[in-house]
Amino acid sequence: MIAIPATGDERANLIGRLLPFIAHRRLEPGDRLPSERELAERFGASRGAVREALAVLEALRVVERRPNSGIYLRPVDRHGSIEAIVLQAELGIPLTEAEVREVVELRRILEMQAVRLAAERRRTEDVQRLDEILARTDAVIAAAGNPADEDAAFHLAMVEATGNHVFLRVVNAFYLMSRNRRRAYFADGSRAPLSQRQHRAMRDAVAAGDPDAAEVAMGGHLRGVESYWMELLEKRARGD
Amino acid sequence: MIAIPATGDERANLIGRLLPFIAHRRLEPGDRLPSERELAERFGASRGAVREALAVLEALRVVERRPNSGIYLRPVDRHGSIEAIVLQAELGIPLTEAEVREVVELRRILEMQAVRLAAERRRTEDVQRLDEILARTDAVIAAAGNPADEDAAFHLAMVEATGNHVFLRVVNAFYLMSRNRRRAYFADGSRAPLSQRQHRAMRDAVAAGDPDAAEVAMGGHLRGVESYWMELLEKRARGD
DNA sequence: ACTACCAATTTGGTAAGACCAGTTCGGAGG
DNA sequence: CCTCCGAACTGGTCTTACCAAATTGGTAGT
Repeated sequence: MIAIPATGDERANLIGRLLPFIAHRRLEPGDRLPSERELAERFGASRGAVREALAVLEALRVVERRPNSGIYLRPVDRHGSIEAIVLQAELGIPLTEAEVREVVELRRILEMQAVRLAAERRRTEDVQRLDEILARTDAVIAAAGNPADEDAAFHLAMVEATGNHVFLRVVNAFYLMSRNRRRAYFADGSRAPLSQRQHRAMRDAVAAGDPDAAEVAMGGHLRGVESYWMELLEKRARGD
Repeated sequence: MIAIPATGDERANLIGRLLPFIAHRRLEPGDRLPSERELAERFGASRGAVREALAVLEALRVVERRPNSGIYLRPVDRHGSIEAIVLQAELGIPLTEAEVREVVELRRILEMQAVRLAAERRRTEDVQRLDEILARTDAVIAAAGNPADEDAAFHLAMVEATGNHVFLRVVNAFYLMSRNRRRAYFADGSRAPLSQRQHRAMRDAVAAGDPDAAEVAMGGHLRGVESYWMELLEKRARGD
């Protein structure tokens, strides 16, 4: 039995150690993981802690626990939960290149449709909220701060204006899983003003009740962000 | 202390009892839940079992656990995870009317865009998979079976043809949370043949690489299903 | 009356040990 | 070679215990 020692902070999050463990062993869907007792011993944790982590992984459809049999890996591509990606991002595990491409693409699709609905349904308080966030963002930019959170707030407020709370939940997941990347994006202070101008154009189109203009504005805005990430991925692929 | 007894199967799933408990007490976001020890006593379970359930609810952003302080309810509309709805559905907790409307609307939006991408990118094996599922569905219909799972498989195969695995994860969540409703829908055997004809039209449009025709076909197909659910909700509202 | 401080209580986090009821699997017996 | 049975293993659960940090309440000092 080779024990896997915990190095400092790692002790805190068993899931953050279990996921790489699974990936490192190249387990295929259907394969059985070591038993709870063995995992506990291997990670230097109690069975209770292991069970807690496994309960989360089961809820996120990464794993299946069969009573009196074992813990089995599920086919993640086909059945994995979107929240599993959120959890990974929060644990600091970087997304693969394919995942970044797919996340960025789907986010654009979702938000282009969201902004259409928003333009059709927005109420006065929705536009007010957008204006408040825009003003707050101006303040952050003026103070040379990082407006990543305000950026997220604006986009989420746009989705909220659709009146569809389920829509909001889905898009929120995407903003949670890309928080670190967005902070890095806005670390270059020159990007915020352009983003802010595009946000204002979207706000105006939505306030005017013009779905087509709103969709075009959102599409252009997100395609700009998208191309930035694609270039970054290519740089990384070249080994920069 | 009023103990909440477990009735039969309920003992098995603590989450399924915790969620109604939270809802019944009309807790507002930010409110503190009883301590782990009190919850354990109240539900007649051990602290370990309670902690396992709370770990899942925390991962699904329903709850926040602050060390040495307490367990707090999070604003679910704004931050709740989409998987929390999936979990509720699996536990047999029915969606609210608003949730059904929103889920149905968002599913249509997602799939109309998915089928566009599928028509642009489909590979030969994607069309083959669609054909296999259509044939399997024919067999089920001929045997007077319930083709709800084949229906889901077809729609998910459509999303898979986009090549975007994250897209597949998101749409899969919607099919997981509506499985029971779809089974009820197809319980009336007269619905399956029409659905199958529409599926074939979508398959042909995708195979032909025609995004517009595919989107129209999917839109019409899902709008038909949608109107069925809306009528059912109105019936329920009238007290049938 | 107000403030600063300290100690007891409460909280979530973790560990260790035990028992149960099914599953699994290998060896004994045919 | 097949069948059957029992021992070992596995997840599910409960109990007990201890820790460290946060909270709380009262007390002593101003």
